[in-house]
Amino acid sequence: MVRTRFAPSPTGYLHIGGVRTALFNWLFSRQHGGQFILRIDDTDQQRNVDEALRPILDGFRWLGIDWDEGPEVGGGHAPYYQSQRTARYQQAVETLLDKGCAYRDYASPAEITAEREAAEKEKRMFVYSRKWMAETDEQARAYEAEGRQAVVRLKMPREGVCKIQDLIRGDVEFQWQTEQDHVIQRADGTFIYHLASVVDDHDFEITHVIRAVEHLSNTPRQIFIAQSLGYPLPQYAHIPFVAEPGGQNKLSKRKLAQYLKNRDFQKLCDRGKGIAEAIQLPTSDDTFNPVIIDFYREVGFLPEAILNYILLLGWSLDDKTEEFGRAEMIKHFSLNRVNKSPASFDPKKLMAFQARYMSRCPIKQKVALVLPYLQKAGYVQDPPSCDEGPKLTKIVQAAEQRIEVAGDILDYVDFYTADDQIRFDEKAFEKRLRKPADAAPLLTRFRAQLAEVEPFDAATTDKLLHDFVAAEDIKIGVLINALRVAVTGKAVGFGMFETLEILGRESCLARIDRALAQL
RNA sequence: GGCCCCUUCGUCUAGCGGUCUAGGACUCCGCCCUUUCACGGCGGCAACACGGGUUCGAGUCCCGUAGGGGUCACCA
Repeated sequence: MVRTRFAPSPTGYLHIGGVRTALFNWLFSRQHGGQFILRIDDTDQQRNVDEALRPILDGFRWLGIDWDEGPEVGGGHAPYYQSQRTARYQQAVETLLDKGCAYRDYASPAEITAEREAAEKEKRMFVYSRKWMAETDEQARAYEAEGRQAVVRLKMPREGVCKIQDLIRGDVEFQWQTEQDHVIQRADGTFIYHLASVVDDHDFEITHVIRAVEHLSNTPRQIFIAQSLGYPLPQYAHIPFVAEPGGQNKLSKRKLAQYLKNRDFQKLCDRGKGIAEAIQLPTSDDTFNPVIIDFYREVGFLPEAILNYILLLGWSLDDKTEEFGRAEMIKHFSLNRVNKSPASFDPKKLMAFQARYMSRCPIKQKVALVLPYLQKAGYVQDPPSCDEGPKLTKIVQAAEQRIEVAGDILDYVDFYTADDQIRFDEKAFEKRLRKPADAAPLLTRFRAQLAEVEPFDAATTDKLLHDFVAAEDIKIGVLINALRVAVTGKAVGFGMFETLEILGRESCLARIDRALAQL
């Protein structure tokens, strides 16, 4: 039975890189009919774990990454919070101590620092002298009598090599002598991540540890812990990290200001903020930016698109295929096709996936996606009135591929603005209405025909206008451009006749009259 | 700095010794479609980090060099 895990620390947000690590773990377990476990690494947490966990769990749920064991679903290996598993860690520390694989160390932080600095000065590798190591209770008592406090350190091997067989990197070797006697239990009795992680992976029967490559150099000490405890080793797979846009540094939430210098990232960010502001969502950099998964959910991305894009960040099937739904991902995923080098996050390509998925989204679903944005922005009531459905469907249909993320609907709210509130774009008004001498008379005459035509739908007004243009022997652009500005206030928009139909005769005439009056 | 990892178009990648005058995708640039803006269609620009080997033959194997990155906590 394959069992994988993702172990987030409750930080209050779900990072893109974390999503990818989780995705690979999830895919691998699903593919092998195994299980995916969520474990909460809160050894270091102070307060509000639940609150800080919320966005993470919500993010996974939104993406459709489900877990077989963990918070909110329980499981046979509970508890899944490290803060609740300290008794197990204490046991493990005792065992390590008994076996002589760890020791109580009474050095003060200052003393350790002094040793390290001395080593640096002499340009030699730092290895702790173990001068304050207490191997007997008697020694321990003596140090305690001096008022010293103990931490527990690993008594790491100082010769030989640690060979890691990594499913992605192949064999990697570390000299044991370059390893430190890492602390596993702090002076205050709390435990360090490495100890907890190894114990939990064993207790949870994790078979494959798939994690980001920054953990590769932590692996020797974890192997030492596991072996000292007599645990069988899991298989390791160290995947590359996700790099920042246009760079090769690790993508980090903290470097947002720097990413904003990247134009594509900036554009994505602005687009999101525009939508967020329209629906009165707070947009602090801490909770709302493209490094965090919530951003995408809130501005109306499709989870399938995000998943597909993230999957391809470091993994590919072949030279052609790049569309993968959940089922295809599960079917085709493999660790041996994961790349070794970091892949940088490209907002443009993400958008391309999103646009593609959105364009294939059935109209009904698109309407449902878009509706909450109109409601939150105050254009449509909640619940919507009964004539709202057909109107919105028409709008979404007329929008065609223009709505890439659900929140984009807010760019097309002219249909909801009162006729006397339409703001005419100055430049467009000048260019299409004021400047062409024949615009006004043509529009006036065409208005008269619009007032009469039956039925008032796209096909009919289309024919009406074309006949009119033929009869007047004019270029179609003159009239249609003037009409568009008169009716929407803007130079660009949906197809003209769909626009007319959605607005309805009354609004069209009122808006044309208002435009003509302002000439 | 020590240790470890990585290196094909701007970006994501295919390539596991000859099929590579290096393929696909995104972006970008043209053209077409067209009432605008998108969409769409067609076409184009663009890469094997460098130097040595091995081999009849190297993007592909080996060794160096350079560059980039990760990690060196009583963080996770």
